[in-house]
Amino acid sequence: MPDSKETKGRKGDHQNVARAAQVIDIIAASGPNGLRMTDVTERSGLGGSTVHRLLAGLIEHGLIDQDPETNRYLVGLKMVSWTAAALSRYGLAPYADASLERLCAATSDTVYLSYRSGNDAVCVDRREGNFPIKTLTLALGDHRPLGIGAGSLSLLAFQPEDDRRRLLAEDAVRRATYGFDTAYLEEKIAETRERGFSLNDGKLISGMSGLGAPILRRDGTAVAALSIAAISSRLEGERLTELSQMLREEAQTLASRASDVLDAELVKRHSFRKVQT
Amino acid sequence: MPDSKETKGRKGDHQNVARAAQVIDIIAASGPNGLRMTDVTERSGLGGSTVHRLLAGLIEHGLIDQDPETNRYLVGLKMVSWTAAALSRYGLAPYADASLERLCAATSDTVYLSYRSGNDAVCVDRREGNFPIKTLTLALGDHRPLGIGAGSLSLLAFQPEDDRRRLLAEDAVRRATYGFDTAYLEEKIAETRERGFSLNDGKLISGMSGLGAPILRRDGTAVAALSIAAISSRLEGERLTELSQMLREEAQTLASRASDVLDAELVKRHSFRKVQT
DNA sequence: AACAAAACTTCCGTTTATCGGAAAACAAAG
DNA sequence: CTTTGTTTTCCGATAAACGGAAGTTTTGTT
Repeated sequence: MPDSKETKGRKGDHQNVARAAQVIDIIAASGPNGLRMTDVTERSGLGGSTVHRLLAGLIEHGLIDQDPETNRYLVGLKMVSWTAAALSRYGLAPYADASLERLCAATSDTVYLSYRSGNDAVCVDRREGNFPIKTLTLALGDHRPLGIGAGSLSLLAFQPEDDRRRLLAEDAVRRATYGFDTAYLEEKIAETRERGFSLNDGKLISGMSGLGAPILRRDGTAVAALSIAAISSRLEGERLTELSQMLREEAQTLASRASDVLDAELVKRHSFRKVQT
Repeated sequence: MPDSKETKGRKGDHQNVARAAQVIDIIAASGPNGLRMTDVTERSGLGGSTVHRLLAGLIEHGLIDQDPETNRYLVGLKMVSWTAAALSRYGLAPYADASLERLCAATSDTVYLSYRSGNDAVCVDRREGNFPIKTLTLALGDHRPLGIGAGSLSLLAFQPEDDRRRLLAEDAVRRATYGFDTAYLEEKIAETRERGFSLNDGKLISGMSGLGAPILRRDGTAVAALSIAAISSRLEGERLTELSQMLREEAQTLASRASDVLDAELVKRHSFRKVQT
């Protein structure tokens, strides 16, 4: 039998988690009606009995569900509670909702909350304003390389310098697919650091602009970002000034509300002198 | 999970997924600052090197993240995109947001969206109104036995009869911990089916009431529910009539918008016998 | 700043859970 | 009722996970 060498990155590394994740990814990538076992089998390239055993295990632990009507497999709702745990990091969760709501109401545009995860910014929440032209560039769970998009850029700009340098070097190729070269990005980073917020004016999607502000820890690193997206004509002149101001304030409010958790990790590091109030 | 026997030496028992899920559960159950490897080791009862290998695999595939500052483990943000996929089931996702928003704005109380998952109702979204007394009984990902709580009750009431009977028998013990005996619940189910919406008046948490309406497929089974929670004095008399009406309409609107997907699975089944309202 | 203790990572022989082919059970179409 | 396709079970061979112990790094304390 021919060896399927496509998924063979390294040898002997954690086949179990790899396969489970692969199967879930396959199911997640399918539409809202789920997949039959055969579909999973052929898309994964795994043996029939392996897939069967794997699916049984995944179901038993709630990672995937099986529709009782059709016997098709769907991503399990246990992911929802795990996601709730994932979002509770930094302690932002209890306050983020209110911040997004306020910004959304005040601007009528679409507002986003993103977290940094590795080399990416991930969209973890979104609120649509009621301005008739919607700019839904990011969906829940979407991720982009750091630096691409307003929120993502404000995250990158406020990483520690060595980290920033490493990221700039590492991800050049991925960023290129979005039409961002490193020199341009460096310029934008400097601008963002100086102003305290990021502005992305139509470079990514023409006609659409974005505004982003970082959620900072006390040591100045960003762990998350708030951002606003709108058609470019709504992010110019006086309105731009006004909104960027509002956005920055909201980001600071959010950061200070969560500051206990935000800094809890840092406090115990002796490299950090704590400024108690 | 129903596995009570934890000792090693069990045969052929999907150990891989079991352990991965166990580790993620442990991390999810910890606070916003995550856990060190040792914490995971002692809480899981697994060997040190096993946990190490497992964590490495989980990280590689994004199921958990490691805070670069503290090296502590957190639930990974990949869960967010998997959750997005989980919520896309039934095709409700694109419209649910707007429905919740409308209800929330109109009532000023807290509104919830729940899905059925196995024998439980799971809270998958929530919107807080601006009435000063908040009733946040359910958080994202929380689950309750079917029948407990307004949304959950409306889900149960609109399951196929055989299923309902089975659920009533199976979960009696779990429901008892909430103070619901089966006879009472049967009465409430009948009431709910008759009215088309469920009312939970202070039985679960005294002083708090809830109102729930099912999202129905064309065959009459509920796959999800919208619900409103408020202090009891806000769900009485004329306002109760008004809100229940609004809630039912919104649930119907939502169902009809998603109907293509909602019924896609059923269409291909020739066993489409019960077309009732 | 130096030391001790705790935590993390790697190594490697042993064990055992996983693999996948084949065939039985099951379901869907013709 | 037959045919075709899908799901489930079985089983021996083997690759992958296990875990004790040794080595390395981090963390907390004097």
